[in-house]
Amino acid sequence: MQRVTISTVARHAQVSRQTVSNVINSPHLVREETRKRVEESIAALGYRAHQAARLMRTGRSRLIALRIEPTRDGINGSVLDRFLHGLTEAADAAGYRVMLYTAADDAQEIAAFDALLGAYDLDAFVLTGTNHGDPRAAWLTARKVPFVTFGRPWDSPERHPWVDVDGAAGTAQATRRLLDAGHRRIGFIGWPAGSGVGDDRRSGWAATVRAAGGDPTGLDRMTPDGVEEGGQAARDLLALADPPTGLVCASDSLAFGALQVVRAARREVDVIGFDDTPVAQAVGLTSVSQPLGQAAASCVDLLVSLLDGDPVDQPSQVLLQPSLVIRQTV
Amino acid sequence: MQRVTISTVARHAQVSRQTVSNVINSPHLVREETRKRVEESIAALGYRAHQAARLMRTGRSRLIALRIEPTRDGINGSVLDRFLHGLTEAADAAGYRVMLYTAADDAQEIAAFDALLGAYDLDAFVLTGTNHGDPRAAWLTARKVPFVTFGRPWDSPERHPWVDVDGAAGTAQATRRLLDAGHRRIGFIGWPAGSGVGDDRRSGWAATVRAAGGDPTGLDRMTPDGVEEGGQAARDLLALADPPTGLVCASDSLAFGALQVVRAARREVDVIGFDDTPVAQAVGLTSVSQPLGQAAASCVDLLVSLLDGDPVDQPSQVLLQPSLVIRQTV
DNA sequence: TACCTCGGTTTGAACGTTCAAGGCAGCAGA
DNA sequence: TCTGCTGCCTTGAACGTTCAAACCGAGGTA
Repeated sequence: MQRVTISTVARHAQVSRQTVSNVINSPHLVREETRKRVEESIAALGYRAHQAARLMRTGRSRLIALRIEPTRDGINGSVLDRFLHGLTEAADAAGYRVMLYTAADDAQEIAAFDALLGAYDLDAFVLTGTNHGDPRAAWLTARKVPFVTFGRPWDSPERHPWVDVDGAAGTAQATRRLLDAGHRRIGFIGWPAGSGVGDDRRSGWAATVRAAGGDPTGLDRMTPDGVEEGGQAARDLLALADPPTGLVCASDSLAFGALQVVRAARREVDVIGFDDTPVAQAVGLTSVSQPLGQAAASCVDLLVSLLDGDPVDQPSQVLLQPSLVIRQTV
Repeated sequence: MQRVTISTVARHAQVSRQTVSNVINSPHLVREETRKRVEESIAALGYRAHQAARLMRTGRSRLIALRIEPTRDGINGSVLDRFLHGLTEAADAAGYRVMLYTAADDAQEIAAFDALLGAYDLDAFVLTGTNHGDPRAAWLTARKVPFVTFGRPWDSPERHPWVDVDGAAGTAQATRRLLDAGHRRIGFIGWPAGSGVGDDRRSGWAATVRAAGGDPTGLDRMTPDGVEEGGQAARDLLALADPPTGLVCASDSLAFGALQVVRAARREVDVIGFDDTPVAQAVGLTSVSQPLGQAAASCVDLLVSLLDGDPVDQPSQVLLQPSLVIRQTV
């Protein structure tokens, strides 16, 4: 079965190669009547443009790449996966394809950039999460390779397009929900200070407590992520003289740990998690849900405008609002 | 920054294009001394073969595609994701890249095949799960497009390479574990008959119970997947005159539902799940774990031998053994 | 001497597409 | 009538690679 090329179509429609190409890429250059004839031939023959050949001429591959993490913290890992799915769909719709790569650290990831650009002429990268003073962003910027990050560059002054979810707004919503349910003392279990995401989530809780006339001091705990850790922090808070009756957590892992402790102690404490993971769904934990599909779509939007659009030089940023998924815990 | 092409290298090493190409693809044709000189030039200039150009000549893209599901059952979804990660790593190591696509049903997936083959000249596909009389496998076979399925073709006589995990062996292991723990009446909660995977898992339990001199009759329940459903089935089994004291389940969703019912009823019943999902990890549920990394690696192995190897015509099959991850429930 | 073989190398063409340049009517303005 | 413009279309070249064929010198054989 021979490949149907642009020349096959050209012969069939009795025009030149270039006219067929124009029908596809710049239809306004072609007379209405000719255009129709060519379009019919394309449909009749089932012609599809060959991306590799197109790439050779134009230097554009219509391919974007995303790193897929080598290690997973089982409970929170699904967040990236949902994002990945959204990205594939949005890219599909915009005529792009998603290619995957792995890397164990930043240096390896930069090597992967190099390899992918060299071998496949990738159009753009999507980075998930940015570390402090991220070398990847710097490398890509230096080479003028388009990219978007999912996650704000918390401390670097690097200006590049990003998409993120407003974590503070999420914990604020969760806190308000607890306030509305009648709780007056609301605690927070989060990560050690210094991670942009973690600090952001803590700030939403603290601000909301204060806005309601309360005092958050002493009602939060800092611990690495994990079910055990969340449980320990909860035990600690429940042992206070005037313990909290509601808990907002920075992750579902922490929240799940806390929930188990609360239930085991038969205390009337409501717990809210973050990320709406499968675990939250399974145990009926109320949780803050990130609009990952939307986030992915926004990433694609930004990339497409970067790639296809006019060279607008100020980078664009998108901050999305999370929503609270109410389950049994509140 | 100009691209380093094979001609750049050729000039630098004072040889012709073709010699450089030979150094890369057929080193045995080149004199030792020349080879070294060219290799040094390649390293010095940081040359990387351009896949698109290579593809145009050879018709081989070194790209494999995998579908990423549009919908997820939250609790079991992570299985595919772990497979995906393993696939990307294994493909990377073999010099291939993984490209993603989405499709809502078989017809759409076939359209996606067509589009991907037309536009990017994909080398091969990896299909996850095969339905009864799968039209996708037939389509690919008819067009002689190489592919591997992760999951056996349960009823179709279609002969194609596949990789699968021995589900019956998994439930057999789980059942034996319960027997060893002293249980004599062991129940099973699984899916309605007719799904190859589900029937396979049930058979492992039934055979092991019989082998131990027991009688499985009446001790299993069939229900669609889900936490609620698993709980209902468990309640049902516990209400028997002579109820089981151990439960093997076809999925972690079912197992988790059953576990909650058991705990709420304060019964001494051990539960074992299937798939070792994040939920099982979080709640400490013993579960049968599929070697997904290995499965992915096997898929890549089969594809590579299909693509690069001699045309061996008997299709290869790989059946991997799962392992039991012991947690608190037994 | 003439011819063949063989290892090592080069040369031209081709893959399918788009860019850049040009051709050819038809029409308007001088 | 000539010139220039405009709309529509075609032609040649190029992207970076590999295939197929040719070349070239050294050595072996008749």
